[in-house]
Amino acid sequence: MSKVGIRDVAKLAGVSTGTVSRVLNDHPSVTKELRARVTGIIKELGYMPDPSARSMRSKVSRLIGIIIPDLTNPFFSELVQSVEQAAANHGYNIIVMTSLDHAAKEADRIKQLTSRKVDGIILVPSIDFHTIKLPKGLPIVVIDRLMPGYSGIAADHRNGVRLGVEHLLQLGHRRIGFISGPSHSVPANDRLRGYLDAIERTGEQAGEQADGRAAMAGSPLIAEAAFDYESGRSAGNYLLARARNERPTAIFASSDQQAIGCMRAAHDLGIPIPAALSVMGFDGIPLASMTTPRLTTVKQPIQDMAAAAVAVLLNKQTAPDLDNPILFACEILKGETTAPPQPDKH
Amino acid sequence: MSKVGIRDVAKLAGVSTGTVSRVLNDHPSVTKELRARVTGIIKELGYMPDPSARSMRSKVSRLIGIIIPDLTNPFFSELVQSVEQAAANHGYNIIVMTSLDHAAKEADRIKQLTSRKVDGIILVPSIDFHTIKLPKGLPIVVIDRLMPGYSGIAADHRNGVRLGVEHLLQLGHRRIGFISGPSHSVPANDRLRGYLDAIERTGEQAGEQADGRAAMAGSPLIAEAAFDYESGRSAGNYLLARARNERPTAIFASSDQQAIGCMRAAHDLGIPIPAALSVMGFDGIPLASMTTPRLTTVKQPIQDMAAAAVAVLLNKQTAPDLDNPILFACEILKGETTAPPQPDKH
DNA sequence: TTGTAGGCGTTATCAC
DNA sequence: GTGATAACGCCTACAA
Repeated sequence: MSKVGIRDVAKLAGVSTGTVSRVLNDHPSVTKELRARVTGIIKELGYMPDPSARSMRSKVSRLIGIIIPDLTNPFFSELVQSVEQAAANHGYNIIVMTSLDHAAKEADRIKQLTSRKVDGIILVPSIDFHTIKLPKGLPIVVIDRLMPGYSGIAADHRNGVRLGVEHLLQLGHRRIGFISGPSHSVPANDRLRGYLDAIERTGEQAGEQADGRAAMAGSPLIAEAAFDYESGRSAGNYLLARARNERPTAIFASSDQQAIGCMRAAHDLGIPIPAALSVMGFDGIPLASMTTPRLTTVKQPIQDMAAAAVAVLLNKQTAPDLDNPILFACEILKGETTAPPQPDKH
Repeated sequence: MSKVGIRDVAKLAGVSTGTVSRVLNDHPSVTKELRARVTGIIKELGYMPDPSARSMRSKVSRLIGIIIPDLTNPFFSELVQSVEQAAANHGYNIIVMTSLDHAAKEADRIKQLTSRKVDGIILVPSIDFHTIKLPKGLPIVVIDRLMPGYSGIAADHRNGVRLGVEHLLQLGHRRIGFISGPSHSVPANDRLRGYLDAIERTGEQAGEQADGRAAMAGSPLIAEAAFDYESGRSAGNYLLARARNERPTAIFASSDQQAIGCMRAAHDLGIPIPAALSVMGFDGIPLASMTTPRLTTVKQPIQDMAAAAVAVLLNKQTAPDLDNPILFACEILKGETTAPPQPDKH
């Protein structure tokens, strides 16, 4: 009953196992009628090829592995979900693993996936990732946290942040604080650069070089923090704990979670948002629209990135150059946390 | 280099492939010394057994499938992460799939997992799940949304909610609103029952039968809603849009997301929390501690549930009776959204 | 175009 | 306790 194999199909269809196999694999050299008859029998018998046997012989598992630091992070969970959908569209399934940002664990997971003979790996490297040895032939695409030397896909953090900061500038803000990510994080640095881009550009235009220089010199307008909520909160406290006319009138955070933490800090300090302080985040996680007031943020096109990653792995799309990652444009998701600044009171 | 197989190990160790295999599988009948020598060679050669070949021969894939409705839901993403860890502890990997609460998709995913020869399936059934045919021998454990007829693992929603509502009662609340989940959802009904348990019990004790009866008769203190944020918000609006002395002084929501939506509704109505309204949620997702003020909630022991589910699948633990699911106790996570009620002004 | 047969890397069943 | 050897279920030259 449950033991229906390729030979049963062959026997019942009056053909050889070879023909059945060729039908299974869409080999072109099979008659229309034969193909029809065989597929009929297959359905009739409810035959399903054994993936293990198949994989062993053909070296194709129709499995792709994805390793992320932490599934609890909404950005990554949305990424995984998107990858699952994209993979399913191609008849692939995914093995999910979490590294918890632990390099050793990550290396181990990669080994496991390798020996599982997955057809490809999508990797969000852990913070202290250094390098991996992969059997050549196993495609790997690094996503979000780019690493030189690996095919990469990511949002265009730099331009995304620049866009966001420019939005604040256009509203009239001039003292714009920035909550940066960990300095050893690639995306964090890209985002910081985007901030500096915007500030400097404005400075040049307006002749107010001071702002740009101050920012670059590590002025008190920049606070480094981890990407999480609590870090955002204390960074917010740091940026806001000063006289009103020195305090930023707007803060751009490198992640939505930071931004939400920052909102809490402002709230605790009795600073109303957006009346006395504009706040923007980055990522566009669902959570961003659940805050009070709704967070204005820069959204990464996660689904597109996931689809691209899968396509690259399956050779449906040419892999990006090792040193030229595919970058996806971000867009501003307008919420209620941004408004023109209040004039300083002298 | 990359083609090191069991025969290479055997040759180099001066033993037969059979012995190597036995070492690999911790078969008791192998000398200590031999085992040591072989494991040494294995490490030296960096040999990793081919899971496909292994699975083909032994009918064990060391793979377990998990199907959830939506990975974007923080409860499920934490569940998946916990399952992944638990599985890894047993040398297992997981294939993750999302059904998007779509029964057809779900059925298809189950078929895929079956043909993948996973060693077990952990399933959170979709809302409109009806039944599945599984080749016997494939263990399946239903988690969270219990179904009669399947081995089940879940939090004790009913008692958990009762505990939470009792907390509100102890604070002095008497008009306690309840945001229920979808009426066709099993956990939703369990939670509702827990609410009724608490209300009725108090009514009996205090002789105020009215409360209990009112609640049971579908009084305006109960609002049905989906589990998400927006639904919680409109349910909150519904419950709060009435004269102050008729309005609930506390609201227990069936999910944290609902509770957060409800907080937003209260905020929009100018009702301060917890001064004029206490709010409690259910689930204990990380998000609950990120709100302002921090949400008081009832936490499900997700990790324990995940570990149990894996243990059951792997026969490390006896499966629960088909009609007696394993229930895990919940505990209250105290935040800042609950306080004694203000006295009514007459 | 279709049939035949060998072998993929392990595990399990025998003997020894 | 250990070694030889036959499957496991399928794909793929190669032959017809």
